Amino acid sequence: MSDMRSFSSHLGSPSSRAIALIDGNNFYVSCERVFNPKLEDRPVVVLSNNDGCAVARSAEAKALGIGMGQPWFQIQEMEMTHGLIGLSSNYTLYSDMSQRMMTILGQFSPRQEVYSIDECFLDLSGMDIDRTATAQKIRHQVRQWIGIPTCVGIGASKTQAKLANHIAKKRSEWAGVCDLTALAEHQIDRLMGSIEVGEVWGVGRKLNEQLQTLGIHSVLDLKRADPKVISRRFSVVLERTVWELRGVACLNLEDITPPRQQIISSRSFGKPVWYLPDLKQAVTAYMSRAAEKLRRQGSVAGGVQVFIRTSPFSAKPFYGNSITLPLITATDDTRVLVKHVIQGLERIYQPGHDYQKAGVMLLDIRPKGQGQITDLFADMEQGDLFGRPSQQNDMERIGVKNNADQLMQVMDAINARMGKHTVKLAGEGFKPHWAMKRNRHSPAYTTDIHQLATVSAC
DNA sequence: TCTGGGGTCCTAGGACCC
DNA sequence: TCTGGGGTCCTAGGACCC
Repeated sequence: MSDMRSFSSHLGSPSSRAIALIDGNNFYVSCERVFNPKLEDRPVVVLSNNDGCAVARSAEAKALGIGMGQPWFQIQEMEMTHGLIGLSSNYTLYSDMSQRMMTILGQFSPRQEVYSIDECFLDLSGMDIDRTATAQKIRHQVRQWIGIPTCVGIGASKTQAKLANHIAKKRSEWAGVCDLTALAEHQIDRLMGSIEVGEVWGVGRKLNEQLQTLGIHSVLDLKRADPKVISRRFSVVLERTVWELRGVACLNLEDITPPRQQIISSRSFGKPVWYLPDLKQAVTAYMSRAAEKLRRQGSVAGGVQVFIRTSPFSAKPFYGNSITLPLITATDDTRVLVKHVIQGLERIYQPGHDYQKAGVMLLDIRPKGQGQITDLFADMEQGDLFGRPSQQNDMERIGVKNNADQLMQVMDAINARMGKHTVKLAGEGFKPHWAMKRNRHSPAYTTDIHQLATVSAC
């Protein structure tokens, strides 16, 4: 397993590969700035749900010492003292901007892996181009067409590309592009020697600590470590990282997104919830969202999980619990999924706690209509809204095969066309008092005709 | 008062089997 | 006193990522 050929033999010679990683700088902040130029040159943070903590920071905000994930209440005073601006996150806007950015980037290579909302890999192998110049062209085009600043890192492997991107971002002398494939080995080594090992993709806090005790401090130290030793002491994952740093590509570019293996929907509440019916509403709403995602990828779930917990920061005793429920028949029917998580909720709910968060999870996900087992009681299971067995459904009496599928399709279609939550289960409730806090929200500039960006005269 | 959400992969350990 | 060995499957939990 630790023989490098087992990782790379099918990938061609290392030197021929060139992978680019492009990512948007301070992506969420940059998206906001596109539509609100007044945010330019000012310290700006975008906050997590419930306006909890900073998940994106402008360069100016970073310069103020604001950390990633820092709670808003700790930095809010900088609004007055330093002109800090805190914005609620606007994911509808960011994902729309993301799609536009990915479309532009995808035109630079036939092989693209969209890795996250703000970054993607492009395979530039074998292309007869000046890679550094191409990277600058990419940056220019994204900036000009949608207004987002980016950086580009290029390397012989994904891990190298990530590292190169880090260099491009942190060191201004590279002008936003760092192409390791244009450098000689000793130049690469010198760069790697100047970067802490904790910056490597795949080395988190824990691994960093353990590597330090082994005397591995810089990226170069890790690159030069014995892969066999690394594999034995840590894992094959970190061993792959060593090979990747050496320019031996072990990780493939995954240009087709595999369907999700699990789907989570969870939220912290705007204020504590202790009343079971409120929790039921929340769980119903979360499951509706999860089930929509499930259907969108054409899958069914064979199990569900529900969890609730109190705040870990509260002085009161902590209570958290979860329960996993297998389904007799895998399904994508929101009503069936909701029924199960509600039953689970009733089993783990304990009165007397201030709940701060709840969530649901879809498990054992598989393609719909493939090897699906139906059981003796499936008809009962898939019954209509009132729990009547489906033999009695009106739709079936007039010859429509599957009532549930039709209903879900219609719901999804209406919500896609008329806007989210146009049709929903009554169990989700209306205007729940525990809903998220989003007091600093920007408009849906690009996705709602009523909130189009307008040019103001001032 | 106020601390995010959604994923993946790997490993260890238990259950079970022969 | 002395109590096999190895394989598979599953799950929980840890570590990582953005």
